[in-house]
Amino acid sequence: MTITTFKDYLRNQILTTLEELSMPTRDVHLEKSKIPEYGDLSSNIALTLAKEVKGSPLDLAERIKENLHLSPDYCSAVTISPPGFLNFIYSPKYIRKQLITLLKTGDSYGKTDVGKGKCALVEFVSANPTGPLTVGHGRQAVLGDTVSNILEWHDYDVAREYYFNDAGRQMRLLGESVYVRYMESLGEKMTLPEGGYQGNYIRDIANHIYKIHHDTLKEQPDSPVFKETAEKIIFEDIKSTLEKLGIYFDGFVNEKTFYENQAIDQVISRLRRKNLAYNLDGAVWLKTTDFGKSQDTVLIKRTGEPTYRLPDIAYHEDKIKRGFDLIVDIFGSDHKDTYPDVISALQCLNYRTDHIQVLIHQFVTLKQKGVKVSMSTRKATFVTLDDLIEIVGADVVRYFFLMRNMKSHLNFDMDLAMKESEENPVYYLQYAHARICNILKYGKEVGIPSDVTADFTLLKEPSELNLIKELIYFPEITKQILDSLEPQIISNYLQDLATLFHKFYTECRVVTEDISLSVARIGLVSGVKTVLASSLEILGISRPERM
RNA sequence: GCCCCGGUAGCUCAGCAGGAUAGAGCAACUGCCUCCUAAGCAGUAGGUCACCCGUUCGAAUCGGGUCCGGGGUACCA
Repeated sequence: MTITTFKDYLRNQILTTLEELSMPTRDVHLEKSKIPEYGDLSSNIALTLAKEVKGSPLDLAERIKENLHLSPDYCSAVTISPPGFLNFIYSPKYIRKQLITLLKTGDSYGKTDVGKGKCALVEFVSANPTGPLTVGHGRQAVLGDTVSNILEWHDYDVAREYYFNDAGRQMRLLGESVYVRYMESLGEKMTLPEGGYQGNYIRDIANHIYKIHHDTLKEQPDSPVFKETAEKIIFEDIKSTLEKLGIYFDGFVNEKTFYENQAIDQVISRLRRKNLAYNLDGAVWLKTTDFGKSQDTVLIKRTGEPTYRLPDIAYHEDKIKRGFDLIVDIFGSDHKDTYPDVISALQCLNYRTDHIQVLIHQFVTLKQKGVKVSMSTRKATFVTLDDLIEIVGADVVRYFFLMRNMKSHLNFDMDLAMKESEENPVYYLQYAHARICNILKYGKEVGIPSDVTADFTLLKEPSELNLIKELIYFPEITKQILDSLEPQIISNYLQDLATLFHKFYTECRVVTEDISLSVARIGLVSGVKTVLASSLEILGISRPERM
């Protein structure tokens, strides 16, 4: 019985008791008790019922307790604490059984088969190839990859997808900027176009082109070579950066596809038939006012060029048609206002959209020397993700982004990041893992067997029991991250688990003269290692055996 | 103007399906390595949980308002 089913069991028992007492029933809320005096799990049910039943919460709690029949195999005691909480204490037998389950299940502990036979698509990063990835993109990259990991953990077949557009104004500007730098390397003085790309990488690309074509493109500012070479080089650069973070995509989808296969035209004509698209002032509009917006939005500009919204609809239609059971989109907060239009449009085209989940994350604001810098790829006022990885390492980058709630703004202070790389919270977690590896190695050397049938009743110290209780909670955590797709839940859990381990380590020596105790503790410690490793794996952080 | 996020220790942030003494890391200070790794542990100090009002037995958490920061509201993505 995992912790989750244990809670369900408690809930049901309480509900049954309430019925027996002819009391009103309601959702029973159970939470991990904050301090040991309050047991292991607590419920406020008596407090919430007090008003309706018109009794004192303490009396109510007492009555519930008296009539509650819990199996001593699971729950050894129920206590009441003011102002009326019911506290439940795990039976030692239950705790031991869970530890044994963990040791027997190993790497699969905390996994479910919720996603068995189902496939999911996760779209993220999706930056156009106009420049290197910035620290800002890093947040989304790490988030998307970790969300994918979470789904995979629960047995989903996950496809990571990157959507991009190599047509359009920005890419045209990119090509023009490269041409200017190319001419400069030929000794010609030129100025960048309005809003052109100022980064040094443009010069590198220009030099690269020069090495191949020399001055033969001098008179050909419109040559596709500039844009195409830039795109190719930049994409390679982006991929290599992502690779450093352990992120690999299963597919890259080009927006162009939906122009070429006429998906866009079909979307337009179908929207027209539904009276949701119309012509005005030479543009084609989407009737977003029908979806509750204060004004309609343009789908095709007067120039004949679609806005990004139209191919977005076609792209999502394509995603749906590919038959995924779950579609996750990860967007920055700048998309907050646009994706509902896409969803609404799809619904109007008679698609089911309840399997589309959109995760919006807030931006990273960058601080350098205490001053806020607005990040712009065009103006080259950004710190590249690559530089950041170089400075602090991939593990730190990943953890830095994952320990925060995606809804929170993130103030990224470069100076602090560098300083913290010396003494970083991520090492705290990894160190716990490395310490255990070393203990297990040592235990093996002195001949302590690793045995699931060890006598775990010997584990009685508070630091031991607290550690096991935290391990018991792991399946609940993996359930929570699946429901919420919020990686920081697991970061917080890891932090707590590592703390309890380090405490245990200082208080209890694992390998001693006492063989039986040593075997039991080796078991405990390897259970901790399994859960640490699983958690780190989900976060995509390495699990060093030595540090 | 309107919409969406956020405002918690000096700094970066957890906690927020209402709960019992508000946490961590960094920074500061004090202890602890003849013993499986001190990237650790124990402790001190640091808070009107932006502000006001409300709901409640109980509010950092829920509702309303104010202020500050970010994003959106574009025929930019």
